[in-house]
Amino acid sequence: MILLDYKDRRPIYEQIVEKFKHLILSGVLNEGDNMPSVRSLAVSLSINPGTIQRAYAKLEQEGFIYTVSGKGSFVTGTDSILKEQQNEWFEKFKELLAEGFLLEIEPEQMCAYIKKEANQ
Amino acid sequence: MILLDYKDRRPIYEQIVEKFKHLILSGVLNEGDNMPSVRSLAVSLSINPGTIQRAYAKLEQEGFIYTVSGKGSFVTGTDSILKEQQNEWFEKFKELLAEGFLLEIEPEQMCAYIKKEANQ
DNA sequence: ATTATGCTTCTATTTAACTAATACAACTGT
DNA sequence: ACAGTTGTATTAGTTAAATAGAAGCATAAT
Repeated sequence: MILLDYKDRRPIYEQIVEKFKHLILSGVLNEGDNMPSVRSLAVSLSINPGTIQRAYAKLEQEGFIYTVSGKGSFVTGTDSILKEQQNEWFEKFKELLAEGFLLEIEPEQMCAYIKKEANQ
Repeated sequence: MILLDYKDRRPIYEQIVEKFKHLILSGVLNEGDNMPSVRSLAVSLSINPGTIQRAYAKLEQEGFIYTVSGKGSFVTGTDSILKEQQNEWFEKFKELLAEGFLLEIEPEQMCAYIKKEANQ
C-alpha cells in the first residue's frame, strides 16, 4: 500500500504522511475506511511503530484521519478535511494580517492584491 | 551600546538583531549613521566577528541597514525600511493566497475577513 | 483473559543551528 | 604603494533539536 524511498532525504514519517494524504484526496481511501494499524504497517514497512504513530498524529492534527484508542484510526470525509484545512488557513491568514496592519498596509490594498492574484 | 543576556535562550546573533532593530525604529540610530564595525563590536561584546556579521547580514536582508565592503555598515532610512518590510510582507501574502485558492477559498471571502479583522 | 488497538516514556542517533577561528578582499588616508 | 581600516568567505568544532527506535502502559473488543 505504501512504499518508502530511502534515497529521499525527507524523514520517513513525512513521506508516510504525504502518501496517505494523496491516497485520501485521490479517493483511494474513503470516509470511514480503516487505516492500517500502527503495528501492522510498522511490520510491513520494517520500521518502528513510533514512527508510524508520529505520521498518524500529524494526519490527525491536519484533519485527514481521526483515531480511537484501542480501536484504530479512520479516514475522515474529504469535506471535513477541506473544512479543517480552511480553518487552519484562516488562522495563518489572521496572523499575517495582524503583521500587515502593523506595517500600515491598508485593507483596501490587501483586497486589491487578492483580486489581482485571483485572476492569474 | 548593546548588552548581551546570557540567561536568554535565544542565539546571540538574534539578540543583536533585535536590539539594533529597536535602536533604529525608536530613532536612536538615524538614516546614514555608521553602525559599529564588525570587529569593534565583536571586541566590545567579547564574541566572534562572524556572529556580528551574521546579525548584520540579517539586518541588511530585512532592510534595516546597508553595507559597503571596505567602508562599513550604515543605517537605512525608516521609510525605506518600511517599504522593504512591506515588500516582504506581500511576498508572504502571495504565497498564502496561492494556498488559499487551492483550498477553494473565495477571494470575496478573504476580503470580507480582512475587513472584519481591520475593525478590531 | 486474550488479543487486538493506540499512547507514553526513555534512549540512541542523526541532522541542523550556532559560534568560533582563520584567511581573504575591498576601500581609505597618507 | 602601503598600512590600517572595513566587510566577506571558508572551514571546523560544539551545542541543540529533530528523528527514529525499544519497551512497556492503557484502552477496547470478543
